[in-house]
Amino acid sequence: MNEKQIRRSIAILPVSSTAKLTGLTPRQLRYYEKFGLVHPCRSQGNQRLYSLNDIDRLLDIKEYLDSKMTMAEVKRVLSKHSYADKAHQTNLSDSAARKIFSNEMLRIGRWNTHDSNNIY
DNA sequence: ATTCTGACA
DNA sequence: TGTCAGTA
Repeated sequence: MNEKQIRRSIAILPVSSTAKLTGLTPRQLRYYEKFGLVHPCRSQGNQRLYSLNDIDRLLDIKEYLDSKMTMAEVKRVLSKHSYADKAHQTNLSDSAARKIFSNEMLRIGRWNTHDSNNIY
């Protein structure tokens, strides 16, 4: 892992900043975490701390949700890609992964146009 | 001042 | 999902 990736994985953003950057509400950020879509680090005071990779992931989650996917579907799609589930050192953010995300989103988006409740 | 968890007149 | 409560 190069320095750029390491820096991207450094978690320092509080919920307020993360909410501003993603367009999501703190309520949603906490809900998504409880559901297992994201795993932000915690400060010594138990405060959530998001990294740039988390922001990137959250933006993708937002897109998937907007395309009418359920959180369970989003979770399954995201689990196919690399992203440290429990720890926080291995994250993704390259163009290759983005391309896959984009295709998945369009494909499932089309599915939902025909069948709104089909598990991927 | 901010965030956290749990809960719902 | 919003929001209020009681903390840390």
